[in-house]
Amino acid sequence: MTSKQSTKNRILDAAEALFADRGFAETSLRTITHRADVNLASVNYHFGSKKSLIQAVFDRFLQGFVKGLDAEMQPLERSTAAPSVEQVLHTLVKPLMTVDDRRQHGSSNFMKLLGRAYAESQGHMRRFMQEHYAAYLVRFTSLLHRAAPDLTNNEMFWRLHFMLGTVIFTLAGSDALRDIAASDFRESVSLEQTLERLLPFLAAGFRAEPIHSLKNVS
Amino acid sequence: MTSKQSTKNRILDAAEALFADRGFAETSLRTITHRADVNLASVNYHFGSKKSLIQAVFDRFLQGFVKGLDAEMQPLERSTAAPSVEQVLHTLVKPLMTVDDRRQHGSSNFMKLLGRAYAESQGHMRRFMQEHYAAYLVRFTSLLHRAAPDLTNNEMFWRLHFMLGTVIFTLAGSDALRDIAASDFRESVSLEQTLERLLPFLAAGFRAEPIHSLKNVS
DNA sequence: TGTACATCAGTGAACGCGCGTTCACTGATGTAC
DNA sequence: TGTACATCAGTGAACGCGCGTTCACTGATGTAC
Repeated sequence: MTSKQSTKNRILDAAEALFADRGFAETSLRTITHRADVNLASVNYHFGSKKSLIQAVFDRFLQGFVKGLDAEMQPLERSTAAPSVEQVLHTLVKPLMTVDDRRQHGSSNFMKLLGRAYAESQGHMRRFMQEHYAAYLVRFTSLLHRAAPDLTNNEMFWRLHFMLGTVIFTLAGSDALRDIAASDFRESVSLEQTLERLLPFLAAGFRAEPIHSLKNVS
Repeated sequence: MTSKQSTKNRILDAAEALFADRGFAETSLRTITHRADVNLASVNYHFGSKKSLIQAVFDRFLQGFVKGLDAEMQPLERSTAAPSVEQVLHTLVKPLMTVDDRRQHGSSNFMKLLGRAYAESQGHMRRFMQEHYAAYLVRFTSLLHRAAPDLTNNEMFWRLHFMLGTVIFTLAGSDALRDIAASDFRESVSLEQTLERLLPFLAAGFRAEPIHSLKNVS
């Protein structure tokens, strides 16, 4: 009974770390099963294929994250007062920290996986996310809309993706950046501090005056 | 004579597009040589190995880019007056547009390659860039320092990477984003317009007031 | 309570396949005398 | 001008290797009568 569950989870744990570290194609099932100390064939027994394993790793991550995000967004959604941009962005902090608490480099791995999924050529990972998690993006977007009602839909769309890029890229590389920062500035940096550095940057960028020539397009 | 040069360049052209599209490991030499319509063995004849081909693709891109960047930075460096943040960021625009002019999706491919190089596990691509192109980053950073002398070195470091992430992520995915924007908002978007949207976002983020609790660290 | 059968997690070895690389070779062009 | 040799770009076929997947199998646990 104990080993029943743990084989499946040991595979997921090993795959998660290795995928984030090296990428999907660069990580072989032999490497994963060796790291997890399970039989090679058990991946196909439990998950059916490497592709399905990738999706399972992803799903486990996202489910944990959006559960936290949901809890953070609800109070803002229920309130009649419009939230501030900072408040909306702050809904991401706790869920990311929770992901980080549950395992080493959790948020970094999570963002690396997101980045890789984004960069994927076939895009079947993107489609999977679209289908299963689009509702959360819609809720987050409409909160941002209430926080900054003057921004056009178009400008909103772009700035949302600018912010997404900044967060994914920074957190994905945050291990390396924190090491460099620690040695150059003798400053030890926690995930929370990195997020606290990010938020003012994002909020100010999000609120920036669009340049005039583009303001009236569309 | 004509075919001498063109075999090598046809390989570089095909590899560049395929690497950006699918990644390094996911692209086989058979795919590259088929696309380039050259013999499989000619990659190893001209470049020695797949690894060297990757580096050659990279080098060709970066050399073109930094040549343009150098030309843009020089006037700002020669002037005794401090440049504005916008002026410094604007040095990137023309070099990126030139890269884009020279081939289809040039800047997008360039950013995808940069992103992939960044995400690489072994980091030998990062080391290569560090060795050959660090001087340009130093010059760019010191221009930013003159534009925003009040920012601490530490804060500077982080915001530089925030901006880097936003640019790389946005331009790498810009093909997809532009398609969505075009269909959702009936707006056709050029690279120049995307960069004009990015710059105010970046400049405002870069200038944002850091939150107090982190201001005095280090 | 005892027996027969079904289900399930896991295993070890082998499968065919696509990969990067190598090698002996060709044929065109350039160079020396 | 003619011949011998060197250099060079490119070729076709084969190499061994690691890959994801498959398959027949084991042994433990659960279920039916």
